[in-house]
Amino acid sequence: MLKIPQSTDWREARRNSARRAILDGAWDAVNEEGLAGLSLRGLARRVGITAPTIYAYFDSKNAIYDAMFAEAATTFAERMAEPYDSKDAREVLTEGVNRFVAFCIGNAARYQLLFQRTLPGFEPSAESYVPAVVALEGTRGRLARCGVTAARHLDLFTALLTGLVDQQISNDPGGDRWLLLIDESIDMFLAHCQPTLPPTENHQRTTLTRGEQS
Amino acid sequence: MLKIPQSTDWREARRNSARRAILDGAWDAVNEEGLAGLSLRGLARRVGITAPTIYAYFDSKNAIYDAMFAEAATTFAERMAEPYDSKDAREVLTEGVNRFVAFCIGNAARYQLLFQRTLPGFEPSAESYVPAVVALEGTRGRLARCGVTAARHLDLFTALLTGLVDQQISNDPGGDRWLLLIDESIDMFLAHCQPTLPPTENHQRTTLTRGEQS
DNA sequence: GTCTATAGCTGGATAGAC
DNA sequence: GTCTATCCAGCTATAGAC
Repeated sequence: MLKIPQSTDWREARRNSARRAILDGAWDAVNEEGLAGLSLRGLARRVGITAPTIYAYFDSKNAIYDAMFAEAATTFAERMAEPYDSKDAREVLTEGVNRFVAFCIGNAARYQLLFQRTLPGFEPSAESYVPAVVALEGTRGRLARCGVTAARHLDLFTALLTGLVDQQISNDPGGDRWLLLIDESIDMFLAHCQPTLPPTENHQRTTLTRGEQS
Repeated sequence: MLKIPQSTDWREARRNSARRAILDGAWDAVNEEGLAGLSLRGLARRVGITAPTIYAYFDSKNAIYDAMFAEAATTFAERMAEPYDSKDAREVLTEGVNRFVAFCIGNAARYQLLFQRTLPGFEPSAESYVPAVVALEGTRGRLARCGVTAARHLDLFTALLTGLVDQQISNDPGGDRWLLLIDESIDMFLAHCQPTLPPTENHQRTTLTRGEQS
């Protein structure tokens, strides 16, 4: 009964479990000591092993960073791709923004690693970057459903969201000073990008018929 | 004829000149190797002295960072406070934004040091921080002249600008992809924050009586 | 796979001659 | 003030016993 592949699975499971523990420790470490402050000795101590053992699971320190980057990008893409509660284009857009912001402020070091390239000497591998591109495509789609299709408006949107997140993390960590501006920011953005929407009842308003706050 | 104070001036001039050279080298270093990558040995080599000599001018590595922070904040405040070409409130606001963005993208490491607190274990001294607060007050004043006085709108404005700068630096360094969105961003922002401006000629329009583009 | 031991290097900071 | 010499701590990474 297929003993060898089973044994292989055990080994791989154990191996993945150990990698998992190291990565978890790495996330804890960078959140406590800063992204650039990660050290293999400290990481090993945190996980309960010795530094050389880490090399049984990762080729180098940058390999750990790359694994963290890939994990962050994948998690980000998955979370953004989960089913949305509403079918209304604007509500979906808002939900996406809230997910993005929650993802970013939930882990400042992860945000720094994924979106601000600030690590000296580290570049993520190309494959690690793919999920982030996929997620951006999702944002493009949600904007398009709101009638916003210009490429520069996608750029403007990302800048707006990034700015809110950045100010929140930098100047009010743990608070909500800029988080409270999210809805208003979306109002402002859509009012600008879809200015000629509903003078007559014609197109594009399939799902925009309730609420209408203000 | 006051020989002693003159001599003192000489000494101080020489001393300041040496400090200046070290700081210039430090700026070059962080722009080439990253803000966190500054090392005293490399800095000394760059300046043409030895590492211990640096301690004749700065107490520690963090003292260098603090001097850089203070210099950045002062330069920023000075540049924002220079006379503005126009007297039109909106044009002044735009000019301020352009100065801010130019200041930020002109030196990415300086932007990182001044506006994103990402250096592990470094906190700027309180006095170093004063000029940045003064500059923010200037922004508040320029916004007020455009009729935007709500505190949360100042926060929204800073988030918008920070986002543009951040995206530009992170995703298109040396380019202008997000810089081209500045004017449109201001349009969007003002359209949102001063929506009920001129239905009747009544209040709040003290300095807003020419131009009126759109 | 995990350990001890250690190589090899670089970092910040200090001592003391000149 | 500037140097040489040095201390001490930290780092990544490797060698080799078990």
